[in-house]
Amino acid sequence: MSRCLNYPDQIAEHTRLKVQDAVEALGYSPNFGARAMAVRRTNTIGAIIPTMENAIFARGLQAFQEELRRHGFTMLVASTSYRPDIEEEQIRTLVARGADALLLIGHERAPEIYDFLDMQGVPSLVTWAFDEDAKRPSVGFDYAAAMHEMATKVIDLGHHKLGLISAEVAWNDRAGARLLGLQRAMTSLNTGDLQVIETKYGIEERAVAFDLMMRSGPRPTAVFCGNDVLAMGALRRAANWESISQTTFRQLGLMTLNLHILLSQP
Amino acid sequence: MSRCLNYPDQIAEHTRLKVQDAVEALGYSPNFGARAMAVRRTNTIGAIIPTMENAIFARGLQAFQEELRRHGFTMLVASTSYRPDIEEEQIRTLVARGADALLLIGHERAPEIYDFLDMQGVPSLVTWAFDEDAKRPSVGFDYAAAMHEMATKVIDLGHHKLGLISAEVAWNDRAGARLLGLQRAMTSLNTGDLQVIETKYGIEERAVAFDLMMRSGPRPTAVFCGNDVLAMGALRRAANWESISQTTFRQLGLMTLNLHILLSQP
DNA sequence: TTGAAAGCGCTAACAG
DNA sequence: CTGTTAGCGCTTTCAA
Repeated sequence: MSRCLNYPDQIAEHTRLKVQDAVEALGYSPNFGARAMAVRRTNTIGAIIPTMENAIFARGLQAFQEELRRHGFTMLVASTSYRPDIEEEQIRTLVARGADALLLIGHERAPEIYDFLDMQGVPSLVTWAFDEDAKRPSVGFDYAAAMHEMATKVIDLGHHKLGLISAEVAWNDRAGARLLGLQRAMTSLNTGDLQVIETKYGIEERAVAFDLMMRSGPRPTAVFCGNDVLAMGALRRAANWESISQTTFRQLGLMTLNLHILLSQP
Repeated sequence: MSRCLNYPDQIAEHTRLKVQDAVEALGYSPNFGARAMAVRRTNTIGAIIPTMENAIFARGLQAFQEELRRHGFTMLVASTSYRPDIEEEQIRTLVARGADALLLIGHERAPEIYDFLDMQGVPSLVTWAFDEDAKRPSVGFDYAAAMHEMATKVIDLGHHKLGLISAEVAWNDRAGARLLGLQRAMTSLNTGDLQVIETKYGIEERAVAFDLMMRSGPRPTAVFCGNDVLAMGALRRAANWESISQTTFRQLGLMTLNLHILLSQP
């Protein structure tokens, strides 16, 4: 029977048909776990992302999945809500489930986790982050450079009081790199006034972040947001602040892919 | 060893420690497949959605997953790109992987699939759709009623030339119900002019749909969109049509949760 | 409290 | 080409 399903060409016509009939009649479905155990391989790649609520991850996974499918692989997803402890748990879970390899977001995690993966012989690919020097392969962007370039441009426009609404930086090298790029630009251009607000991803937290920034300390004339999700949260809240020009705002409403928000004249 | 990990209290202290040490030293990780095979149960629920690109599904799954986790269950996700054949494949895959139950989107699928699930003894829950009469449990909304109510309101505002940008209706009971609700409202209010455009979910297709609607036939004064993703696509394109008032448009830009787009005065 | 062994569903190797 | 069997890693009896 096993041969019949896996190497149908090595089987005599009539035997194959007999088996096929039985399969249909019995509603047979192969048991993946048993197969995996026998061949010691699952053709499965595990992917662990912070959250599916950020479309950037959801879309990335969708594409990854389709590509894997094309090559006969299956993707297993898990999400961590940006919590390192949950991530570790998910990694262990996926390895236990026999993932042949793992897709991970960002480089930053406890070394024991990498040791664990090494012992288990499970290869991993880091994405949404790139580091030449890392021991593992990675593919991603240079967030620090991107942020540096953007900040330079904004500062050149005359903005000196800047704000950054960022995801929590701890264990998030993307957020860290963006902050770094911004700080570097400010240093090299001798601009000193930066207000950083770290926020969680909840609806409420995101909304509050913008108000907080506008209310506390010297009000920035330009606010950067670490990503689209944060930007949308800030945008919605910005609508309540009359100092923000309608035109600018309307344009921004369309630029959902934009990473920064300009507020008023410097 | 098995006992040690599963019923540690039935084990003598020193034996347990010995095992624990070995676990650490060897970097042991339990094999999920083997366990599942032995206990004939995976504590895993499979979830199959059309696409993760629609945030409504992604967010729903995120919540579902967190709740499952809380109860010691794991979620396995798969997506179908709205293709019935892929959905069937994914269902079989998840069943093969030993999913204890399945979460499915919408009721509409080939009866053989339900037969298959019955034979395998895999229970399923249908969501994003509700049907009292269905043999399976389901939880969802009454799209037809919602669309009916909305359409009635819009028609009352004086709009008679209506448009609907919809996902492909085949095998998608949500899209079907929305169309039905719209048609019913029009019938009962004696309004006859409806132009329907079905579109795929690709970026390009979505953008084209709106232009197509504006160019062909009697131009509608109100366009409904089946969901947020379609609405955003239409909105972006609508920006190019000058007949659309800026004010309306700006408001709409903010109402990303809105299901319909009003265009011009009726 | 521990050791031993059967068996979960499958594949691969070997013999016929 | 087909039948048979060992063994994948685990749990669960059953004995000791």
